[in-house]
Amino acid sequence: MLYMSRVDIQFYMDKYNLHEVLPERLYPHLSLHTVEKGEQLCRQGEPAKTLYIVVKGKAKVFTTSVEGKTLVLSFQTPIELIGDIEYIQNIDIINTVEAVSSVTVIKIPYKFIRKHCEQYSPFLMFMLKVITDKFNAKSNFLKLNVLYPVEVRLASYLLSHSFDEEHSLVTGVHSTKNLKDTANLIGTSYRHLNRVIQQFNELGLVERKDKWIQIKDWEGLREMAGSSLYE
Amino acid sequence: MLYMSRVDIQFYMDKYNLHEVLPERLYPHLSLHTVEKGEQLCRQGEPAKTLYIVVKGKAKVFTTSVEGKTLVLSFQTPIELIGDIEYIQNIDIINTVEAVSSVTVIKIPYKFIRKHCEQYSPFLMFMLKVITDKFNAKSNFLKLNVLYPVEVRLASYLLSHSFDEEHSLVTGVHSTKNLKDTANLIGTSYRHLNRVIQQFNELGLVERKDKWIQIKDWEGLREMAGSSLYE
DNA sequence: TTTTGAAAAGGACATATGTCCCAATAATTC
DNA sequence: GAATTATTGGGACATATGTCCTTTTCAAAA
Repeated sequence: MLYMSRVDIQFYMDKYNLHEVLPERLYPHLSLHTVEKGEQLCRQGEPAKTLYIVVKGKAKVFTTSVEGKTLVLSFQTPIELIGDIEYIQNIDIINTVEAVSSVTVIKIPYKFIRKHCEQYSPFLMFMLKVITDKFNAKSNFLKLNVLYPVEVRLASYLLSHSFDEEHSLVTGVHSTKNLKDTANLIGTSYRHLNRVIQQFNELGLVERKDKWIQIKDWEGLREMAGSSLYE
Repeated sequence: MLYMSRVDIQFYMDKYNLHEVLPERLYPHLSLHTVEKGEQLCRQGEPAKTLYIVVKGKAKVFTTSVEGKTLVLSFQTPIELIGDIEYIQNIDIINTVEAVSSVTVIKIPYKFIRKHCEQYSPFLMFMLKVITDKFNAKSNFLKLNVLYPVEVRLASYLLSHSFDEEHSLVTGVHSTKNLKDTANLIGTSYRHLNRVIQQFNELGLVERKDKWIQIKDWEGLREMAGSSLYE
């Protein structure tokens, strides 16, 4: 985890209006860090000591069962919190968070939050908003995963992730680079995911090209996903 | 929904220390209501206008897919909130909540919360605690449902629900009265649930008696559930 | 270019789970 | 009590999904 210049904190605080939610007394205790792709920000089971605010990049949140199975719960992008639930509940870290791209975070040790924020409504409202947002996402996710077959989940996933993530452009192309993550996110096996992709191919919904999945029939996918969408 | 005497509000506020989290200015706008078994407190999709604090009884939270499938998300007992997420996010009601037994709630219209609570840290902290608690429960629930087969889910469910709910005594007996709810909670079909119960029977883990499932082998069930437990 | 090894895709089969329907039982009405 | 209707459990079969392992592809090293 690389330490970064103090002036950059200002940049991100401006960008995301964090001045409105963090009390000034907290400023001296903020620090900005970058973790490289593949590095972990925190690990399931370890004691929690710090709140992170994700201000740049993309991180993968996942949990591992004792048997070694992995479930990807979400991808985090700005502005999201890591360690918020643990802070409120006073518990060990629930999920492992790993940088998918290079990720920049503002780091705030719990002890300063305890001291400066527990009486500060704007901060508490901010937490409430971010957490209820997560809650909602998790609700949808749960509903989708339990109530619908892999086909629907995959269609839904493709629709919400098939755009150029750097530029937020809809391109209808989805990298197969991390197909295993995808499998773990929609809660199925890599093998089965492949099977369903093949099915979609035969139905003319998508086409496999080199390292990419090209969407051929948006309408068809939307129909298959029904009203259920990730995110 | 039956309106109840004002003096009773005091009783529940004392019982659950609500004086510590609700500002006094809010007191005139609280009211106490009881809904009978089977009645619904709110319905998925309708506009949200009120926060409820469950102070007595048991309510079932569930969602219904467009195809008509039902997923039971949780059972709520005191002290829990209904309409909290909707309040913060400003959205329509997400899930339907139905009284399983007679349920008593304190009702607070959103407009008064907006007026009297958004600046009041104890209330916000209270919300945060209740919501993160729910969040955690949902996390476990999701993990369990996606990562483990029905056997494990059922074992886990039996372990956490097989006690005399009125008196919190472990009796090792579980009513089959609402086996359909159980199926919807652990995310499987009624048919398959029956099949697995039969399996458990053959393994000597449980025994079916009249309207009840009698647990025969706690240790065996615990082994089957592994480290995964509902709640 | 050939060789070698890892990663990705797919075949074959086993298992878990869902759907549909019928039989048995219990609850209700007449 | 008999007749009727709901509720419950289970059989038969279809489908979805997982596991294991082989084949293929691709890329790095020689």
